[in-house]
Amino acid sequence: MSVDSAQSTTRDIILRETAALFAMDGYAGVSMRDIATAAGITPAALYHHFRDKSALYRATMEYAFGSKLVELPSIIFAEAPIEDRFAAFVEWFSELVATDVVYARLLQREMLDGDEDRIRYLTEEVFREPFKQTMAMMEEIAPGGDAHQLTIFAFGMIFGHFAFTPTRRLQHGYKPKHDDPKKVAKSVTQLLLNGLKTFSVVDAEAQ
Amino acid sequence: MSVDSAQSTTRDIILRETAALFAMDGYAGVSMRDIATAAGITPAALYHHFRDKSALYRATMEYAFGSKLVELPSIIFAEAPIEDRFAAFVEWFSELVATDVVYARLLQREMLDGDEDRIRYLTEEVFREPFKQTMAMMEEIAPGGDAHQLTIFAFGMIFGHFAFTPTRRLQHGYKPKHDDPKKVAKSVTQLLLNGLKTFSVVDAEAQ
DNA sequence: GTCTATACGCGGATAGAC
DNA sequence: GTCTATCCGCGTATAGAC
Repeated sequence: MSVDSAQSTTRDIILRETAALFAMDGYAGVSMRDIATAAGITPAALYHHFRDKSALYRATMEYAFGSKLVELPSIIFAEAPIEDRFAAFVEWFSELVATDVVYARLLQREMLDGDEDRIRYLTEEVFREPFKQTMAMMEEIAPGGDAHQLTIFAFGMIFGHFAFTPTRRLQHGYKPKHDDPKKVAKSVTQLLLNGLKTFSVVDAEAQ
Repeated sequence: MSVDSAQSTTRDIILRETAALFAMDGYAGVSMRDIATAAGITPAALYHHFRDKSALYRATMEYAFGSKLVELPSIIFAEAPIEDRFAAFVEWFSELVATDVVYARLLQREMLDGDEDRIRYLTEEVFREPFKQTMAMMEEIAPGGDAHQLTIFAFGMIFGHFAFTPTRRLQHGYKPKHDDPKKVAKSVTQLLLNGLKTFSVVDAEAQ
């Protein structure tokens, strides 16, 4: 079960290359021939390791998303003031999305193209616990607020910022520091923390 | 130059169908045969209207993105308190992203797959003015703050919320109201407005 | 402006040798 | 476990008739 990304069995090489290819060009944009070439084997050999293209895709998702989020609980449940833990959470996710381009792109693609099965896998096997943990932190910051929605807002704002990167960079007022995850995280933290403080029970009743 | 979407020349039918298809399955996931079938003609006839597939794609982008954002200035520069104008802005964009699935998905896809030319087109021809207008509003709310970044945060948060829709719906704490753009807009407005109030010049110096 | 017919390479996938 | 050889349908695109 342990996925050691430093391994180099043929299967691991295939999955590593495939993750990068699917992230760049999407499922329909990558052929089995492309994958075989990248992995240094022939297309026929691919079928020894995976039943067909869709099975390979599925395996690639599990490879790419598996155990990326293990550090989160230690950040969220650290012994520190809630403000510091929130700041660390925002920085951690900003860093992840900005640095691991393959991860970020595959996530975006799954939100667009994932069928029911794959979305359920992502939701239940990958995001279930991290989401719960983040919700708990949100409940601490804004007691009685809509923790689910606030969690989505936090992840969504960071994700959205980096999703807009291509057009952002050509837009008026752009500065290189907008690409620095640490600096972006600082702004996001300030904005959300200030906003969240006045957010608790009030809206639960208003809506 | 006027794009009346109620028109029904063959060209318009093609573009309308193509926008929906590309939004659902992406460039590589849609064939000229698919498009021809959807438009009720043969593949050969497509080539009478468009040089090749990539020209058709480009035309589809211009068709789908053109003049969708014309209402924005009247919202942003209305005669009303800044808080109300901001609320109206958030509601407008939430409504757009939640309602016009084709628009939202094509935007996401362009951020992933757009080449330099298409990103430049989107940035300069479609988003340039709306972005400027929104920046002006942000400057009013948080004078001396980083208006570019705050603009991205606002758009990004709303965009991110709806981009996460597939997984959001299966996550603990989900309620149907999270899909209602008006209600989501209310929460976003409250969160951002409270956060932005304490945001102005301070961070311009801190960073 | 749309059709039928067709070219031809690329797509996923398999058989069977080594 | 990987190869060569091959199948065949689908991909984009064009020629030329109506």
